[in-house]
Amino acid sequence: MASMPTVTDVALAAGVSRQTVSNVMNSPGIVRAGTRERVESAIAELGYRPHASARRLRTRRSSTIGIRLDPMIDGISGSVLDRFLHALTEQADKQGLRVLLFTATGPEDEITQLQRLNDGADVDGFVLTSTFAGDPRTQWLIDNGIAFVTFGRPWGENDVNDPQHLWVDVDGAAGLHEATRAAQDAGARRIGYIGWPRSSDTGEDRRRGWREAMRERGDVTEADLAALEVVTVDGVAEGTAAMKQLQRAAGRLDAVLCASDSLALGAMIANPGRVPVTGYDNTPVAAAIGLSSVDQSVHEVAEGVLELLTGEFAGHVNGAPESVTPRHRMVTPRLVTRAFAAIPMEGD
Amino acid sequence: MASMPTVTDVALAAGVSRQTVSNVMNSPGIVRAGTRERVESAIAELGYRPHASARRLRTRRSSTIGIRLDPMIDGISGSVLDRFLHALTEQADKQGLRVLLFTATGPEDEITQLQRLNDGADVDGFVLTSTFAGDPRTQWLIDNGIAFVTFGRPWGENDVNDPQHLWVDVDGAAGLHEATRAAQDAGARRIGYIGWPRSSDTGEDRRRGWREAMRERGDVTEADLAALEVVTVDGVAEGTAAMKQLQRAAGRLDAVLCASDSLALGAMIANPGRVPVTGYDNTPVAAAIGLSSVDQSVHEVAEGVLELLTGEFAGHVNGAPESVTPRHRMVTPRLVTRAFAAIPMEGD
DNA sequence: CGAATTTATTTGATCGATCAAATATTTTTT
DNA sequence: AAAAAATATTTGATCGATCAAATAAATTCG
Repeated sequence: MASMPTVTDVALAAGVSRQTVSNVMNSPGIVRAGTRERVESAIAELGYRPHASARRLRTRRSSTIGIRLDPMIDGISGSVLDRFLHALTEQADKQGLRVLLFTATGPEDEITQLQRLNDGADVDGFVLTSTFAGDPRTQWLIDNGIAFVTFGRPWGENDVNDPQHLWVDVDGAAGLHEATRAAQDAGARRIGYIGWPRSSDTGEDRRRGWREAMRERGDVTEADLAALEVVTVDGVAEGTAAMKQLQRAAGRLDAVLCASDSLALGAMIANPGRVPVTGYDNTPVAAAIGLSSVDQSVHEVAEGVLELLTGEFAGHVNGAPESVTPRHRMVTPRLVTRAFAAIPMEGD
Repeated sequence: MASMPTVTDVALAAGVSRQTVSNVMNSPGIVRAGTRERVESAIAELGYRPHASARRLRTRRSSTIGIRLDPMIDGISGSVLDRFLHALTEQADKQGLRVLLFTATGPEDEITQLQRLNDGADVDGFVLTSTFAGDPRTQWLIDNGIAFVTFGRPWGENDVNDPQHLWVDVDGAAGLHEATRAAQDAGARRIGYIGWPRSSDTGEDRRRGWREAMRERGDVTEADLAALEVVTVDGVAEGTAAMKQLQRAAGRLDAVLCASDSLALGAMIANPGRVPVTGYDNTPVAAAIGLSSVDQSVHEVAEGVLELLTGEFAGHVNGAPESVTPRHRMVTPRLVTRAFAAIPMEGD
């Protein structure tokens, strides 16, 4: 194939100027209908495709968003970020945006990467995941005026309402509230909770949902609530241990909610009494085992992230007032209810 | 911050010409040491970063590889491609390459996307996954002289040795051969196999490994071999059904190998006799349940893919002889042995 | 030592698109 | 119908880097 045609080739073929061809592609509204059609058929005829890099050089825009791929978390829930990535790519595609991956060895290195991608005009903005309190990346991005949206709310005291920090998050409390309600509606009263250490903000959020739903129903005492809760780090074996502990401490158990599918899977293993267990993240494992689980609706998150991000792009270009768009979005997860397809049990 | 410095700024600061700055970055060998150092410190001083799009426009190279993200397979084994993606991104990063994602609704649409990305100089080449016999994408890429490497060998008759088709694949037969041997070495003689329909090339490959290892040991008859095999489509429930069928048909069973972790998980559920089950893909589920599994070593695959691909880039540039580099690479998977952490059993 | 080579460095042109400003065309107004 | 305003289209410059060819400097050679 001879080299790709350029705007000039198209202009020649259509009997107009380069700029008119450019206008047909970027602001069709200002080109007269007849001219536009002529140009459009020339484009089709020649099979013209704009050269992305040339356009970027001139416009200083890349139509690409960068996202860091974590150095492979080999856990069951690692797939949530992967699912988010899928959803993000699909949504981005619909808007003509591309997704560029990068990796980093740590926070400082990541900032280096962010800088490289931004300075090289490789990306227009970033999507950050796995944010944490006092995350240096967000501050750096804000300081440098680079567009970004985080999947995960900022956990610092006043950061949640920081107008410079756009974020989308899943309302874990609502998810556990719903799961608790579902169990209660099914007749359960003593509903246990296997959660993460108090240092985890995400964990606290989910725990709160359970506690509030339990309190609202008002049929368990504070002491009961304390006995119905076990704290552990994430993991399948940890879930099994926690389940045993819970059974000892709580006496009768009508249902158990867990902060993750890993814990839930572990809990199922030490569950001869067939107590209904609910996990969190709706991972493939939950689907395979037939475990109820709270689904984070990554599609909605991806949609929100892109809306905020493209809004930010627009703002940067037109200098539109900042107050027009909401600065964040909270997505409500939904409970996926499953009947046990199989109940794993501890050996012997 | 004032706008980014350019080569000209650096040149001015270092008291040299633009081109010399460019040379320091791209062919340091031809710049005298003293000059080079002067330029390097000017670069550091000004915090200069090359503008990727400008470079691409001129060089017609993007240092970016494209890969399609499948529209979310919600199965347990979908994660293999995700793990490969992680590995690929990490490896690519080491070589200064970026990974660009895209999606497509089907083969024709994917070809459109490939064309768009290629014509727009967005990518230098592609990595294809999930190839199948008579895949239109590979032919199109070959016809258009676009660099690509597939993860997965071409399954057509003569395609495997097609010098235009670079590929990396995992030797599924070797993986099952090893798994079979491991079971035999542990004393098992009647080793069942739950596989996929014969129409699956990948499935046939794995099945062959099992059959050959069984035949080599020579302690089961052909009739036994037939009785020890069950064919089914992939899935957890399907695995459970297949396991039951196998137990009925085979009589005594010392071990069971499966074509996937999904099947293996299913088999475990209908496994009151605690027969050792081995899966394939070493997914997080296998790790969580404590299931032996054949690991595809995505890192090695990613490494091989990039070596072939960058070799291809070089070939395209220098017109180097094609015979220098091997045209494909077969990666040998390794068996990950685990003791059952938990044995799922069918409810009642 | 001066000519012939080799090695370093610089200059002008270019990649393909869009911006900004100038010119041409059409429409509206008086 | 001429002047003013609005709309279309074109032209020249530019984004930032690298290529190709020209020049300058250092090295080797006779």
